[in-house]
Formats: sequence, C-alpha cells, structure tokens
Amino acid sequence: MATSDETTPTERQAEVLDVALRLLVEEGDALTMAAVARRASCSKETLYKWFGDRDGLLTATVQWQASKVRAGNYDRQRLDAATLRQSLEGFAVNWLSVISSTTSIALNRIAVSHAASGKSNLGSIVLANGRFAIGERLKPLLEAGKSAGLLSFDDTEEAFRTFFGLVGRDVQIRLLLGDALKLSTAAIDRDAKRAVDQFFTLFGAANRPRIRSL
Amino acid sequence: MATSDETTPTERQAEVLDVALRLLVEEGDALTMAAVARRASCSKETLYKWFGDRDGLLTATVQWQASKVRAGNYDRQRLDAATLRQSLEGFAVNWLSVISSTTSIALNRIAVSHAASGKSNLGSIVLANGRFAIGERLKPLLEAGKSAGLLSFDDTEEAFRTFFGLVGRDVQIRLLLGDALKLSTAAIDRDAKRAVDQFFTLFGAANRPRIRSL
DNA sequence: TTTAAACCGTACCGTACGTTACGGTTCGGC
DNA sequence: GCCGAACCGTAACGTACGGTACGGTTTAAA
Repeated sequence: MATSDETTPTERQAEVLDVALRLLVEEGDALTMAAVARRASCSKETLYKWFGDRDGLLTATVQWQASKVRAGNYDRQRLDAATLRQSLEGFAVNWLSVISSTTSIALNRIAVSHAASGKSNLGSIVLANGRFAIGERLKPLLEAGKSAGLLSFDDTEEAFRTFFGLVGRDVQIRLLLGDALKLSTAAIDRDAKRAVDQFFTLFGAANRPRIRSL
Repeated sequence: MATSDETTPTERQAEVLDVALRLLVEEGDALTMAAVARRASCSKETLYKWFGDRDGLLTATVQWQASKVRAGNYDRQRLDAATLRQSLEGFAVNWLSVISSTTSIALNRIAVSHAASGKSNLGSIVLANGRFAIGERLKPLLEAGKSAGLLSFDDTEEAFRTFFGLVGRDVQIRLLLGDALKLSTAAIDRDAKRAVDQFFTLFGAANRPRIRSL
C-alpha cells in the first residue's frame, strides 16, 4: 500500500522529471519518450537507463510530484472551536486547490487511464498520495476534535468521507471529464467555509453551533 | 451542450455497439478496431463506413450506452416527507449503483483519458448523461420539496451539488483510480439512507426531522 | 595525459494499429 | 435469373512510437 522504493532523484534527474511533468500537463498521455528527451536535452538512452521504460518514467514522475506536495501535519495543541474550524477550512482550501490545479488534473487523468489496463500502479500511487494521504492527515484532527468535545461521531473514517464529499462534491469528476469549471481562490474560500459549516452541522457536538447561515 | 445528432442505430449496428461496449469494459482504451470487427463478425470496412473512424465508434458506443440508461423522471404528486425521502433515496441508490458498475467505470475512464487531449468530446457526453442528467432530474424534486415546505435552501444548484457530494463522497474517484472498493446492494442502501438523512439535517425545513440517529 | 564512465545526439529496428483496398458472398428488387 | 448494394474476411499500407545501438563528447579520477 505504501509508495515503496522511491529513491530520491539526483539533481539532473529532477530536471528531467520536471520536464516530464510539464509535458504530461501539456500533452497528457500523448507524451512520448522522444519529446521528453528533446525537451530535457538528454538522450533517450539515458531515459531508459534511469527509468527502465516508459511506465517507469511515468511512475517516477508521479512520485516526484507527490514528493513535492507532502504538507506537514497540523499539530493540535490548544484545540478550541475556532482553531478546529480554521484547520478544517485549511484542509478544505488545500484540497480544493490541489484537485483544481492543472497538474493534479493531468496526473489523475493519466492514473485513471492506466488503472484501466492494470499495466501499472499509477492509480494506487495517486490514490495513496491524494485521497488516502489527506485522510491520514485529517483523521487525527477529527479525533482531537472529538476528544475536545467539539465533534461527535462514531466512525472516524465515515466522518472523514463525509467531509471529503462535502468539500469536493462534483468538482473533481467534472474537471477530469473536461468541464471548464473555474475555481477562483475566492470561490474556493467560500466553498471551504460552506463545507466546514455543513460538517459542523452534521457532526458538531451537543450544542450545535450554527454560526453562519446558509 | 446537448448530445446532438445521435441517430438511432439499426439492429445490426446495435449488435456491433454492444460488442464494442463489452470490449471497452474488458480492455479499456486498448480496444482495437480489429478486435471489434472480429468479435462482432463484421468487416473493418463496415466499421469505418458506419462510424467514420475509431473516435466515431467510441462516441457512438458511449451514446449507445447513455441511451440505454435514461430513466424516467419522478413525478411529484402528493409530496409528503416520506415520499420525498423515498425519492431522494431512490436517486441515491440509483446513482451509487451506476457509478460503481463496471460499465460506468470503463466509460468514465475512457472519457477522462480522451478529455486530456481534447481530441473528442467523450468527456462532455459522459458528463451530460451522468452528472448533469441526474442534476436536471433531481432539481425539480428538490424544488417541489421546497414548495411543499419540506426543504429550505436558496440555490437549487448548490443544494443539489451538496446532495451529490453526500452521496458520492470518494466512491467514484477511488473506483476510477482502481481501488478495489466493493459496494454491496446492502451497503448502497445504507449509504443512500445516510446521505439522505444528512441532506435533511442540512436542508430540512424549519422543524428539523432528525428521525434517524447517526 | 590517459582512461573509463556517463551522457548526448541521431540513426535504426520492430511492432502494433488505424486506415484503406479488394475479391468473394449474400440478398432484395426487377 | 440478373444486378447492384451491402457486407464479410483478409491482406496490405503507412506511420508513430517504444526500445536499442553506436559514435562522439564531456568529466573526473588516476
């Protein structure tokens, strides 16, 4: 399940991976080894030496992007209602920003295509660094909120999945399918607040806040 | 935006499209014209005559599947709370069943891949017959619920998108990325009820029901 | 200065597949 | 029974691209 044996690339390799990433965003799966070599000013022979084959290059590229995104966990000291709300909004803003970025869209598309023929594990890599990574980072916060008497739920995983749904809604599938949905940072902030409000309405403990009106 | 000029296929063409559909589910985008011809016992020449090129065949196949799925709209007479809840649960069950079906997964994957290179409009077709079709069918029900004093919201579209998020959560993206998520009909029923409960908690009018506990 | 490894650029090979061409067969209309 | 349209099966063409080979160049250690 973990993203195993991803050895950190050298500086030159990182350059190549950045080129591959850019090309992946521009051309999607139509990316060719020749194009990467040309743009990165390296030989195809080197590409094959470093990454084995095309799948290896794609895998390394996806992992390279993932390694750039890992955000630090929120530490939870002095967790009051305001802090919890703020942290949740932070997660929501971050997630919406990620899934609406051209990079995420391109990578998810590649991973989805490859998940079809099971010929590589790009799907699990993206899943592990996206949906599941954010889950593992968010769940401690939810449980802290529960311990602090701010939230109420039985199953942390279920609570998280609902949060996930309230935040993402139809955004990711629409973007993946090519809908020209535009998310300004203002819209993202608004959506994040709305999602957190709704989450508190559903899972806020005892004295239900209802601060903002819908 | 509409799925234009989809002329209904002849019986023989429908056979071929069914073969293509089956092949698409089995092999994803690795489907070849030769494979379709072989399996459908028709000549490649005929395929090209009927569908123009590979993209034409894929497009026709996606539209063919879409034409099979169109469900009738729910008519809303005597709309009380129980009926509304039941209708919403019906929508949720239906939607979860669709997105977790192998056919939907395969078609969405194809559409996502093709949306990358913008070389066809499979993405918009799938979107129009999935996310947007269900939206157009559900929104009248939501508005009827509002008129009947059972629901309370300002923006129907926003209310629908929240419903969409509560129902689908992380299911579709996980399945598209190859996660081995299994949804039994029992689990679908449970999820549908949970989503509708949550929806009523968020948008139920005035005297908030809270029938089921979470 | 020599030398070997790493690497660049380019040419080359093999193959898969979209697309076209064509001979043979079926079938409905006359 | 004759004809042409539609269609089947197969063969052939062209090309794009993954993968390999190789000569020339840089780099750095000995």
